[in-house]
Amino acid sequence: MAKLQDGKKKISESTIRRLSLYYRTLSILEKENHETISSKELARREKLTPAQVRKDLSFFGSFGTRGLGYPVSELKIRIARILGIDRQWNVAMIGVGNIGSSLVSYKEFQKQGFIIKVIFDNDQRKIGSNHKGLIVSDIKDMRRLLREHNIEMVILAVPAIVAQYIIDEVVAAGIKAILNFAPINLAVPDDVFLRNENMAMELEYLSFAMSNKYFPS
Amino acid sequence: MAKLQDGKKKISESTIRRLSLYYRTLSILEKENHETISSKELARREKLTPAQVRKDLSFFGSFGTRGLGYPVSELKIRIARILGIDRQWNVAMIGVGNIGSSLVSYKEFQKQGFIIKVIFDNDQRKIGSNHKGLIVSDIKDMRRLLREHNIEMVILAVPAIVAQYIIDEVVAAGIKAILNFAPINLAVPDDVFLRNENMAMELEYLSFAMSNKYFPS
DNA sequence: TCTTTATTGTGAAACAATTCACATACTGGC
DNA sequence: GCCAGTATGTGAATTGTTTCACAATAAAGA
Repeated sequence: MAKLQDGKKKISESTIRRLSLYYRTLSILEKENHETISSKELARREKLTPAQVRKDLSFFGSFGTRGLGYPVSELKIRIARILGIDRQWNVAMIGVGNIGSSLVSYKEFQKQGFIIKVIFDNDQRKIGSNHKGLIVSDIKDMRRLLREHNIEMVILAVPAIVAQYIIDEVVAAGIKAILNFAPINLAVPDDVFLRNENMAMELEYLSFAMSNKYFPS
Repeated sequence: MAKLQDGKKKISESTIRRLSLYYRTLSILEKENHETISSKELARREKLTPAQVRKDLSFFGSFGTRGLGYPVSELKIRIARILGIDRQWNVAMIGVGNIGSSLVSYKEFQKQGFIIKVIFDNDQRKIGSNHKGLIVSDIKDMRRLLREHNIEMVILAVPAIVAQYIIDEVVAAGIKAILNFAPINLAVPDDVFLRNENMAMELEYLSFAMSNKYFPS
């Protein structure tokens, strides 16, 4: 009995992050030919509680069978639909330095349906070069090319110093979803979704945990 | 009036993540020669509330001056001490594929005191090659080299299929802090800190937000 | 020195997330 | 068809986090 089908109820960020985890595990279970999975077993794999798993899923509907568990393949499809990854997303990469060029080759993005269609840089030595079958375009042509390739998401992997300038251009081009790797707080309008990926932060968390003058969770 | 100096009170993960953000912003403020900063202004920059900032800091002590704010440089030092980044950490990189080799060149790690001292791979073609001044070592020598270089943290950037095998070796070598980039749930003993960096997850969050059949926060 | 202004530090209140606990209901064996 | 076993779905209870609101106090100017 779905609580609400599309009442625009607020779903917490943690729930969404866990759905991503469930999705990945369901993909593995599917490959291993599991037909069903219980909340108990799924929880064990993610180091969560069974109640947490059931509650997360119950926000979106009632996918399981009492006495049996959840059907693996179907649940995977349902979660994909919830996350919006039951389709392909055209993505542009901006910046072909260390991080940018490694992400262009990162298979995981493609596997989840995030297809990098164009890559940009402002360095004349890089423009025209080939990265995994894609030619680096001049960032000056960005606005036109984003439109021509129907880009809906942008990954920003440029130096912090130019990031605000470039994100302004990206926003001006009408992009509403941006994943930023530059270690800086960027300003965007309210209707643009911006997520920051901060890899040093995870090392800092480990550092804190190891130093444990204060007790980590 | 510090609530407790070292009573091993549990600090939430969110608080630690925000401390990382404060630290980065304080570094910028310091370069811009700001002497003090108020909770209000710091909150504005991080898109948080002033009360949140004050509460986060109050868990660790009383660093500000009423009527004036927090001293930028001193607060930065205090947060560094809390996070355990008031020192250098010797880090090993395992796996020199796309992600691994780009992270070896990633300056942000070094800036925060995470110094990559050794890099490993199992691919004979890569072993012996030079990455940013470091020679790729054979993963067979890992146990000895981790000890010789006094490594305390490991970054795992290997294919998912071998990740559990390798992390078992890393744990056996006595490492207690691991940052994993493989998209898989790894098992480690309770006394080992493991963090997962999952870049596809952030794109999935954006995808969810854009699809907004259910309303994001 | 006194007054005004600014801003911290922190209990208490409000809000949010997680876990509990159990009625409900499906499966499979006999 | 019935019973035993199992596991979901979900209100209620609990626990955790954020925000409020204000006393405390430092600074700066008169």
